[in-house]
Formats: sequence, C-alpha cells, structure tokens
Amino acid sequence: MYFATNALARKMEKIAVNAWKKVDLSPSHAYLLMLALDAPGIQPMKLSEELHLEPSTITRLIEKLEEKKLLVRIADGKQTNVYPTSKARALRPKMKQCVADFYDKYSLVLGKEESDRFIKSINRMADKLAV
Amino acid sequence: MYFATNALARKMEKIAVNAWKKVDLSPSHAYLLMLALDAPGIQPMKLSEELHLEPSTITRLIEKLEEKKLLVRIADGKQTNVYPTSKARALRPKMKQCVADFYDKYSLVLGKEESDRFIKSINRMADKLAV
DNA sequence: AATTTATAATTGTATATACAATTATAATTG
DNA sequence: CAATTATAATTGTATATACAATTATAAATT
Repeated sequence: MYFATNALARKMEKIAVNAWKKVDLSPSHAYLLMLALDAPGIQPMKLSEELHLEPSTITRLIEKLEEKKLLVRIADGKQTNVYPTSKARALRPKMKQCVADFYDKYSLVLGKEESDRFIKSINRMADKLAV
Repeated sequence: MYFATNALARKMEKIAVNAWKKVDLSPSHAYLLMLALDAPGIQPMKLSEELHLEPSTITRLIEKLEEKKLLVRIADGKQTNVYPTSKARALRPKMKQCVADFYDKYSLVLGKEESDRFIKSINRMADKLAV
C-alpha cells in the first residue's frame, strides 16, 4: 500500500509537471495560482485547506509566485490577502489549456471511465484518512 | 486527480511513518532494509526497481542505513552488494510487527475489503502508468 | 482596560526524492 | 586486443514539503 500510493503519486506528479511546463510552473504553483485567480484576495490559510498543504508550504509557494510577478501579498491585520497580478490574469487561458492537457494525458493512459471511478475512490479514501 | 493522489500519498506516509517509529526508521529505509534481509547481497539497481525509487535515492538510503550499522556495502566489480548486519537481523521481528501495525492502522480507517480492493486498483493504475 | 489565549503567517531547518554529471567497471565490436 | 559503448553506482545540486519555533495581531477573559 505504502509503495503503491507513493509510486502512483510520483507518476501523476510527472505527468502533471509535464503538462504544466508550457507555463513554466510546477503543478502546485499552478493550482495555487488558479485558486488566487478564482478568489482574488484569498488567504494562505484557505489555500492550505484547499490544497491540502501546510501553511509553511503555502508561504513558500506564494513567495516564488511573487518573485515571478504573478501574485502580490497585501497584509491586513494578522491576515494576508493574496491577489493575482495582471500578468497572472493574462496567463489564465494557457493555464486552462494545461488543466485540459493533464486530464487528457492521464485519462489516455488510464481510460476515461476507470480514471473517473478511480478519482472518486481516491477522494473517498483521502477523506476517510482526513480524520 | 493531482491533489487527490498526492494527498492520499501524504496521508499514507504519515500513517507509515508512525508505524515505523518503533524501530526509528522511515518507511523507505525500513522497506529497503527488509528487502536486504530477504535477499542478502542485493544490488542497488534491484532495490531501485523494487522500491520504484531512483538509483541515486537508493544510494542515499543505503548510506544512512550503513551509518546506523544496519547494512554494509561490498563492492564487486561495477556492482555493489548490500548485506544486512547482525544488528539488522536482530531487528527483524520488530520490523514484522511494524508491517502488521501499519496494515492494521490503515485498514482500520479504510475498512479491510475496501482497502484490499483499493490496493489492487492502485497497483493496476501504477502499472499502466509505468509504460 | 490589562492580561491571557488563540490564530495567521512566516522563518529556520530538516528530509525525501529526483535529475544531471561523473566515475568505475564490464561488454562489445572493429 | 584496442577502442568504443553500455551499465552500475555515486556525487553534486535542486525542489517540494513538513515540523517546530517565532512573530504579529486579534479575540476573549478576568
């Protein structure tokens, strides 16, 4: 089980990394950026929940996206609000394309129905383990 | 899919790390060590295939296990043979216990049949992606 | 209102893993 | 058999992620 889940994750990672090369972002950076585009001003805390990553990891991801001028952070009390830049907005269509590419790639390998079924199953698992 | 597989892997990782605490090893180190116990003299190349990890990663894992006096490497031409030490052999029963604990823990959460079914499914996926 | 407690974010540090380059040896071929 | 190519392992370096500690602010309690 241990190796199966890890191996699967690494393989998915590779497919994803490949799909996101077009916009020169790692999958994590890309998904974070998309969340910020969908909800401008979103807080790290919220991103952490959505992405199932620790807050410290989120900070690191945001830092890099800020360097790339794709996000800006605006402090607001103890919170931080994260906004996409116009550069990020301009990138949006390409990113949508990457999402589609990624889906195509893995469902090509796994088969559409099977991969859909599998996603549901994985999510059920992950939710159960969330407790 | 990307986050589902990753999140699942990370959660499994946590359960595994916990189960292996008793012998003060990470899951990867532990599984490598068990392979060496089952096949004394095994080569890094072989370990890499079994564990689905890159050779460089295997080298790093072995180094640490060597520091802990659980493995020794004996060069043989361009190959390296990896042998468990007596300390490793002494640890074996405890390690078996950890394997059992790990299985119990995740099947407690996921349910026995469901987790068995799920493993099969994951392995099928991973194999397909292996191409 | 002052003090305590809780929360959000960040920083410092550590780990697992990978990729690319290198080294050492073996196998093959001209 | 000398030169080339292939293979196994290692090393140098980079990345993603996490945990623990810290900082800054807000909320709650006395």
